[in-house]
Amino acid sequence: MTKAYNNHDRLLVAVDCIIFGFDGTEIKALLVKRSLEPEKGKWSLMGGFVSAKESVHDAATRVLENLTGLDNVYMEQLHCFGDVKRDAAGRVISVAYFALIKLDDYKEALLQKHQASWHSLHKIPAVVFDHKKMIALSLERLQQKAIAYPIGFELLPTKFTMQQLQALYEAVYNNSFDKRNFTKKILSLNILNRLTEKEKTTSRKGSFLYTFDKKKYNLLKKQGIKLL
Amino acid sequence: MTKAYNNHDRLLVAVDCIIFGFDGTEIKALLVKRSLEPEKGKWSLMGGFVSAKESVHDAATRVLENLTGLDNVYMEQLHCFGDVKRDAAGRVISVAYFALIKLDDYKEALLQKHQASWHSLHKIPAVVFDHKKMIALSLERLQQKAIAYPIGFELLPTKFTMQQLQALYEAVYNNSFDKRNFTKKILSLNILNRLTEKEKTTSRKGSFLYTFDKKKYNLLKKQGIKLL
DNA sequence: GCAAAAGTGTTTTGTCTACACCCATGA
DNA sequence: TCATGGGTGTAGACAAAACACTTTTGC
Repeated sequence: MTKAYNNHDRLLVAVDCIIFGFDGTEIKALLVKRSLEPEKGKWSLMGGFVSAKESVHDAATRVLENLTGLDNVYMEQLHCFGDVKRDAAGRVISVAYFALIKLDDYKEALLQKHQASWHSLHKIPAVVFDHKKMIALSLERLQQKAIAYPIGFELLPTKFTMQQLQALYEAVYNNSFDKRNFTKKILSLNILNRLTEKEKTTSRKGSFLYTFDKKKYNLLKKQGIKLL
Repeated sequence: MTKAYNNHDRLLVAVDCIIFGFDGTEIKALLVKRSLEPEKGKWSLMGGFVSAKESVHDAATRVLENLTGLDNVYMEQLHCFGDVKRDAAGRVISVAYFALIKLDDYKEALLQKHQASWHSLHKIPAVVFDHKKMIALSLERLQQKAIAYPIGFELLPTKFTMQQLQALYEAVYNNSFDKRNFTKKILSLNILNRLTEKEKTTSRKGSFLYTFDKKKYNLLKKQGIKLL
């Protein structure tokens, strides 16, 4: 490095991951028991420090993989939190990311290792530092996102019923929709494949299973949709 | 500070400001000639380092004020750019902000001091590092923002004509709209006060001047609108 | 045969789009 | 009086919202 910048302060830079999952009824966020002082043992987002040799995004990916064992997960940057006193133990700026994962995909052993557990968004416990703000902002972002881009693929199992998909959107918006209108709208997007297979555990009649058409889904992820 | 974090790397953290203005026809961005090595003398966004004693947001505000002499400007965080090699001279992460200002409000002397000038978005010169990405992303954000929130107040003079407002939206979307439909839509938002005063320089008949109703405008800024 | 969830269409309402003429004024 | 830009309304297309009954099948 040249000496050009030598007279400037260097700061600790962290990443924190807001990890959302959907259990069929509720949106949940993954919290861990903080493993460091200060505030050790309290509920916290999963985080870590950015090293000099990795990009901020890579750091977030690493942290997410450490906790869940998953790579190739949908993750986007949320916001950089840079208040001077946001971390009680010193000057740390944190770049928050939010990730969407299929709730059944995580590795149970890893979660236990980090004393992690899923918390309904309506019952988030007290969390350290400004993590509450991060969670609130990420929920807003998720809602905005879901208006303009499809999110089902990231949060639902590969095969799912129309009911599950609708329940997801109802959970995101904390609202309920008309079944017929919802089905019509979703099908008109042309991103679903209806399987001949049926899910028979929830009703006698059984409901069709769907999968996302990956190509069309990804196209809409780029182009945007107009849902709601 | 406790010693808890002592074994982690510390990084240089910068802010860069994308400053947009509207000249009645075009959206323009304010660029400066970079005053530091490396790349000294090349076009760049206005930036600066975050010191240990100020928040990231305060640093951005400071940088913006240094350049324009303005405080109380609309500014929001865009994105944190954290690639390892984004700055040729060393590891610097940068938090980009975008600001909207009334183009006539800046202090000419300050602009000269920083060798700053306004550049049409269609004719952005080569800029240092990843600033091109920052500008591109900020334009996307401006467009998204303008769909969901009113932006006229930040970019137009206090009193403005319907034509100016429409020209602003046409510039943002690089598109043209039907005059009647545009007027109807905007007026239906109920955020404008029509003055009895008329602007008479552009036509014989003269066109009504409007101001924003600050209260209603701010309400919509929170609640969101649906424009376009 | 009945309980429980699944699947499906139509009507109404509101919103978006396209489109053209008269008005006021200064020169 | 005429040239210039300013202001205004309506009809048709399209999308959104409201709304209820029939189907399947395991028990």
